[in-house]
Amino acid sequence: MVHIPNEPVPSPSAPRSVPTSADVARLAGVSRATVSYVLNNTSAVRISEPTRRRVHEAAKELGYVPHAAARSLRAGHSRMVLIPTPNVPVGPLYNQFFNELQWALSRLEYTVVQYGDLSPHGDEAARAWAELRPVAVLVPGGGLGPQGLAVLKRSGARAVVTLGAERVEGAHAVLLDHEGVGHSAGRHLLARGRRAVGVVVPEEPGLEMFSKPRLEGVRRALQGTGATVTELPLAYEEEAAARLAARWRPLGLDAVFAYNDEYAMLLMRALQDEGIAIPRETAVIGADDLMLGRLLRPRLSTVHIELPSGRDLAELVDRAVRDPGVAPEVHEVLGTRVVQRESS
Amino acid sequence: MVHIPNEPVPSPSAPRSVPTSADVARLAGVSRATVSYVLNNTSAVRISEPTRRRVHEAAKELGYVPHAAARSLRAGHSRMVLIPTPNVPVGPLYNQFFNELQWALSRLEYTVVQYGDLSPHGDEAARAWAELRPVAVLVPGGGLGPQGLAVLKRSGARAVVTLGAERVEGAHAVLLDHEGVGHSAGRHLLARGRRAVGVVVPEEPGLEMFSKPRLEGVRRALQGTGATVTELPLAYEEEAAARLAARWRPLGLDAVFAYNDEYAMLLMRALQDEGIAIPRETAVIGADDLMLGRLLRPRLSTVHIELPSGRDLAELVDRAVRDPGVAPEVHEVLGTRVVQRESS
DNA sequence: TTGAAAGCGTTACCAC
DNA sequence: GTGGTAACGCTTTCAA
Repeated sequence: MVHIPNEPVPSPSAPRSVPTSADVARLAGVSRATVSYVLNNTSAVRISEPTRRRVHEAAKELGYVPHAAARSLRAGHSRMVLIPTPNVPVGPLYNQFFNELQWALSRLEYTVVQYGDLSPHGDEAARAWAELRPVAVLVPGGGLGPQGLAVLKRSGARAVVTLGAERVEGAHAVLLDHEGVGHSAGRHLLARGRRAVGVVVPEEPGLEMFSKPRLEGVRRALQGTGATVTELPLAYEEEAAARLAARWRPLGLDAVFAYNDEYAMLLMRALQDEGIAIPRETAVIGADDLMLGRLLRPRLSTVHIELPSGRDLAELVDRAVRDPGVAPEVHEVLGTRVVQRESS
Repeated sequence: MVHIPNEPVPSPSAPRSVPTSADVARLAGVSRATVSYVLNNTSAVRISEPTRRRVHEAAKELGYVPHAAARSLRAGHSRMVLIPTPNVPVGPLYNQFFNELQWALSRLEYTVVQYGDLSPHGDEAARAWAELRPVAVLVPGGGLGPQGLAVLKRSGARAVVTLGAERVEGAHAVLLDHEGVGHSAGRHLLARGRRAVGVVVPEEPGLEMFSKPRLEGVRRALQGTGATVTELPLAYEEEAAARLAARWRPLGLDAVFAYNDEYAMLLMRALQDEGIAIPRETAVIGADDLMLGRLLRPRLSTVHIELPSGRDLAELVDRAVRDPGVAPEVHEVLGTRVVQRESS
């Protein structure tokens, strides 16, 4: 017996509900199967030209749009790549990288879902991510543990890529060597003959993940050289920078590595306003190589960070999705390179 | 008769496929319905404590995670808010706004999907968006026509909000008055006694949407005053700025409005390198009120743009979702305000 | 060439 | 209290 769904009688002017393939079939006078064949251009089945036309016309008339969730439910997989929003204030570098990545993934016909994090602990969050049954998950910033990874894999994720300082066994990893950034900066300042190096550490919460390794990198670079490292907490505000600058001379520093270019610009300006000569009295170097660093005078020296291109990462994801059996790749990135300009 | 799905015999060490509520039910020795009741804490039905425990244990043991798509297929609606990625290079202002918005929507338990645009024409793109059956769609940058709106509504979107210069009949709108930004800048320069105003127009493709109205705003402000407007195409590179600066004096301009602060900083630096006194010879004003504008000397004047807070917009979406019948709201935003510093 | 029907994972309704 | 079963919208195998 044909099953008749208890459809509500469509009153003529009621806002009719969203049309399904069954509606199209009805209007075209064919079966749902035929509709599917026609609209998906299934090559295994030949449908007569008049029928095709009728189906297309019916679909157009009703404004039919297939239901992606139903489709992937049936198919057993989706092409969704889930990327949790980092719950820390990210800089322009990350935003640019993310946009590039998203674009590249779109080109490969993935749908990118940026998932707004609320639960800070990755292993709980992973459950929420898994509910969406993404084919791949790209986790920035080390919020994933082995537990979380297991949940994701079990729920069908064919590729999990972490993007951060540490790797998780069993997942692909793009290792961001923040320690190396600090190390480059430290070595550079040392080579320029500096012996008392300040390191700006942002006070904004959530950035410790990046700022601590950068600080440690400087420490390592100066180890055993007799040069000193002084930690300098700084909020991203003009007033805070001015206060730090006001007590600068007593600190006895002859160089400063400022976490990134934005903090570097902020501090350098404050130092100049205080009458401190740069680089003569104090050398300044930032990181991230932002365009704007070139606009100050002296031009800001910086540690350029070689992020993987969005395209490369998208291709890594795609490879992993196509062949989930492949051994997890670990990409050491962040080729760091000092760009010496005039401030150091 | 109980239906027995033809499940593949699970070889002991094979990567077992993703567990479903049926698996949990089997392991716990109860029905799928009971599993659903227990895991969703359905209050209408009371389940014995031992049963609850067995279900929870089975779920944990299997690492069961519910399938969001199946759930929303069944429920007939999702809580997905779809936001297409603008296919133009967006500035830090938009990125910050987007992050805020995303965060606010998450708090209201919406899932934000940033959809990577490929088809430039909104009315076609709308079909792709509609496949995801989002409960709300937030379209930045005027890529939506009446056709597209109709498709979205028909496919069940309960709220459609455009974010741009023009509104679409029937959709909520947050109107960004770029023309007003230019107007403010123009009036300000006029009030400072300037008579020959240059307007920087980025050469980067895709920004015309913003730059043209800003230019027109300046034109309108100066109309009938005898002051002149000169359009100045400029790429976002130091060399381009230097070239423009090199031919500056012959242009005979005594002021320039530079699209936004980034272009303003770039140009101002190039002008200074050319020996042009700012603001004496040429006044400079930007827009967007970026922190970094305060770091140049002279400090950069700017047009501050009052974007709606992410929270406000999230609440607008939520209201519209809860009561789709409500008349579309039109929010005129962009209270523009000139922040005069030292460059004008 | 077309159609009937099974089934994806979930929840709501209605018997037991 | 608990369990069977239909139904969400779609694809696909098998039969006609």
